[in-house]
Amino acid sequence: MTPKARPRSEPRIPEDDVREGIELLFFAYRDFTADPDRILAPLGMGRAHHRVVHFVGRNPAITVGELLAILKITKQSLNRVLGHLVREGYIAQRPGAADRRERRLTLTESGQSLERRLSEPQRTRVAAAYGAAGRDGVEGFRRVLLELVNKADRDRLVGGRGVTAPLSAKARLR
Amino acid sequence: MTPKARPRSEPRIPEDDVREGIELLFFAYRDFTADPDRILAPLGMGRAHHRVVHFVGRNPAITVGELLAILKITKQSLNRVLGHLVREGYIAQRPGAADRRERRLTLTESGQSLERRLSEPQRTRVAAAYGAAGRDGVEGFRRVLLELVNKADRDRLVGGRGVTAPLSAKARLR
DNA sequence: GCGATTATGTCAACATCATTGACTTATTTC
DNA sequence: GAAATAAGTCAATGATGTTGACATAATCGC
Repeated sequence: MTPKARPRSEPRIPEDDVREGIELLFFAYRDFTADPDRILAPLGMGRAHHRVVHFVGRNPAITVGELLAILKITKQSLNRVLGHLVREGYIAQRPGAADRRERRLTLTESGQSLERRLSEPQRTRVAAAYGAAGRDGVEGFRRVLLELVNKADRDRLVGGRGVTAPLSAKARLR
Repeated sequence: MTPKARPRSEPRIPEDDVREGIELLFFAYRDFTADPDRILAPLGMGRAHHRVVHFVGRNPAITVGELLAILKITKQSLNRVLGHLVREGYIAQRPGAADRRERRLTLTESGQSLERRLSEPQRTRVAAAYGAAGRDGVEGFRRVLLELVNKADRDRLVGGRGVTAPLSAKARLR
């Protein structure tokens, strides 16, 4: 019932400002994903493939289960694209050293090259935006986005350089 | 060939920082859309319906063509969800006053109420993030996101209070 | 006024990405 | 050795998007 207390120093945020933020997110995401989508299409792949390639690239030797937790999709859905990527030679599977039930995933050479091709327009775009916004702007961007993410994954993101990198090492220790 | 010139004052952005931004965007968007998705599902609707409801709500009397330009989908795809929303009484259509070929779209009462239900969790989330990031943080967030959006729509966004609002009035005058 | 253009809608076929539910196999854990 | 876990698979279904072709009504240009 009682609305959340709010320190006097932080004025209430006007609804229109919040709605603007919502749209900003929509448009940015729409345009941000459009470039890689165009690269993927002629290869008979889509956004789902991109996500898998990206997260395997950033988390070498990630397990299928960890990937599922990141993507928040079902394993049937993941397996369609993952199977495709494995068959086409972009991703290699190897049984885990400690637990041989696991199939640890890694990008092959051609997977790495695909990853770079896909992320290139995104890196360009983000780099330009970061440059235009300046150091403080980027800090604000990171802070807001991080708060938008559910707590569970927030920890991963702040973890360290590799962003999701700490996950593969730590997740199973909890 | 020649890499873009970059003022000495703005150091080159490390690739890992850029990649972190990419992931931030992925996770934020994933969690940001999850709440409304959960509300929509039992109503037999999805994200596409949400987008239509949102943009019609923010741009009363928008035309179908303008909506298509914002969403960047085909009219066949739009018509499936739009038809659904009209049949269910969430959106009303009225011929344009000046041009009777147009079917101007408006939220009905129940459409407005649906819009509020859907945006409520998003508003809460964004308001919390804005609060946590502070005034400067929000400014940075806006600047970066705006730069990520393609130029074409950037103008709309900065336009004014209604974000996309200026569009319906101005777009056709160019 | 008449032909061209524009705004919108519709039929049909198909691709992608997601879901639920049930079941299998291999391996590890207790 | 039984139970739990990691991964994969078969099958059906739904939401969202696409291309292509065509239809209707209203407006525009001359």
